[in-house]
Amino acid sequence: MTATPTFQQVRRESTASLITRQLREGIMYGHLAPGSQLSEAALASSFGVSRGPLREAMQRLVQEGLVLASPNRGLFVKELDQEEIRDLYSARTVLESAAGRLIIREQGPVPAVVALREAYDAMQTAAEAGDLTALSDADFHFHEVLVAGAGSPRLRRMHDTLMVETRMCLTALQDTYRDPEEQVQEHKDIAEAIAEGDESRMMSAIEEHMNEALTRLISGQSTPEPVSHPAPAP
Amino acid sequence: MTATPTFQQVRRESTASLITRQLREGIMYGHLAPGSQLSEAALASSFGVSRGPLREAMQRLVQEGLVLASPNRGLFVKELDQEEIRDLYSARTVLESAAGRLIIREQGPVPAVVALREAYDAMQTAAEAGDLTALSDADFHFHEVLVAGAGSPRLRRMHDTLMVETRMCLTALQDTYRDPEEQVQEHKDIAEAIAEGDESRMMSAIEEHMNEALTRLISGQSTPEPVSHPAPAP
DNA sequence: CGATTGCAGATTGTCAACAATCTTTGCGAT
DNA sequence: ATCGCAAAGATTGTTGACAATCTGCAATCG
Repeated sequence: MTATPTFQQVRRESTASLITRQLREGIMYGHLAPGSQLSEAALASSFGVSRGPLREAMQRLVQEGLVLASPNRGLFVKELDQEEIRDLYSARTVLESAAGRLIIREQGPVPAVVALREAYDAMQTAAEAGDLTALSDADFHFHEVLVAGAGSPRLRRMHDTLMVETRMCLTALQDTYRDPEEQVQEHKDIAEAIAEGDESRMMSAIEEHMNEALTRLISGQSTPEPVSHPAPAP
Repeated sequence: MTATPTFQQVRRESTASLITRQLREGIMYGHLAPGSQLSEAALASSFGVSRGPLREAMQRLVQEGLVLASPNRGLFVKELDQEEIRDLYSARTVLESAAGRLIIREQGPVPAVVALREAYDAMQTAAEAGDLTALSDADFHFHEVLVAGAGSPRLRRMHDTLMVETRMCLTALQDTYRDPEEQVQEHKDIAEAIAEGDESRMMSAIEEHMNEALTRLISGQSTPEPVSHPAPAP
């Protein structure tokens, strides 16, 4: 008898969900520019589906806050101004330090710390190879692992949304160069503070890390309203 | 020249958004029972619209986590088991204590504390009048005010979702009676700790409050899988 | 000459019918 | 009696067409 290998279950996902993911990535990586209008007809035909499923996908993105709906006028990719970026990083600080605290207090740091060390090791490897894309991906992965380690589905869910916006930010505002070693070190600090169970050190490490990133982002782009596009009505 | 009087703006909201809100309330207050299947045709006709807009509304609720979509099988109201309720209160603790900290650190406590005192005064009034429904509403209002006071749109958004789930919980699991005065006092403690800028006292007050509520919820219902109602909405 | 109004063109909002899939029910064989 | 199988019924998924609304342009009037 043949042992059943792992099969991917058929049609596990709705069309709307599939389209949502693709659109989300398009927004994350700037293929759909912030402020730009999303034409239902054009997108539907480019996905090879009709407008029904596409509109369903759009509603998901609206609920997620990535897309703004202006009734009878259209759908627009959310723009992030300075104030919103500040809020984004503030919210990330809240969630990630809470995750760290939960790891220390509830989960017992051991399994999470193993994963976190793997994560910053991957960053180190990418940094040494000079691969900035891989470094950025590993950076994102670190933060995902951090929150995942807390074992809270709700925290994770909320954080995922914030990370999409973060990626969107970095894509739109072209993250300026920064010393890779320093970048890796900041993550090491966070992970090792958790390993030692030192809450206050962890929190200051995270706050510092976020402030560092935030400062670079908002200094790089001085305009309050980033890019001007045919904006939706207020 | 005639000064234009204030007009209410016309049709500012999409149909999907309108339906979403009504469905959300139906779920919150148990008119749509946890675990029950949501028939598109039945709901659409009861809203007086076709299945298109209704499906769009459903996708929003799916994204929000209130409704589970099983492809080709149907949509089901999310059930909360004990583990999820624990996670819900854990996430609320994270967000609300973070909100308190932001109030103390960033906002300056004064305006928020005024609102918080008004909120628990309303609870006091309801408690003295013996109006348990008003007390519960005022209780929810207090927590909303707390998070709103932090001035973070993202925190507020995330918290709103959690509060919908909280209400859903209380509705489904019939919150057992508890001494109203004690309930008011716990909120007073939180507000006054913020007024004094005492972070650690605030955090322990919130944690205590959440543990109190959580303990009552999961002790009241011992079954791991809570209620499974057979019928959809009347 | 400038502001306003009416008119295309395009886009979104809605619907009802059709196709695909799942669940249930009943029959027959082992 | 239980299991397997197949058809029927019901529900979800998708589509194309139609109606309502908005935007931009041009003609008109003061």
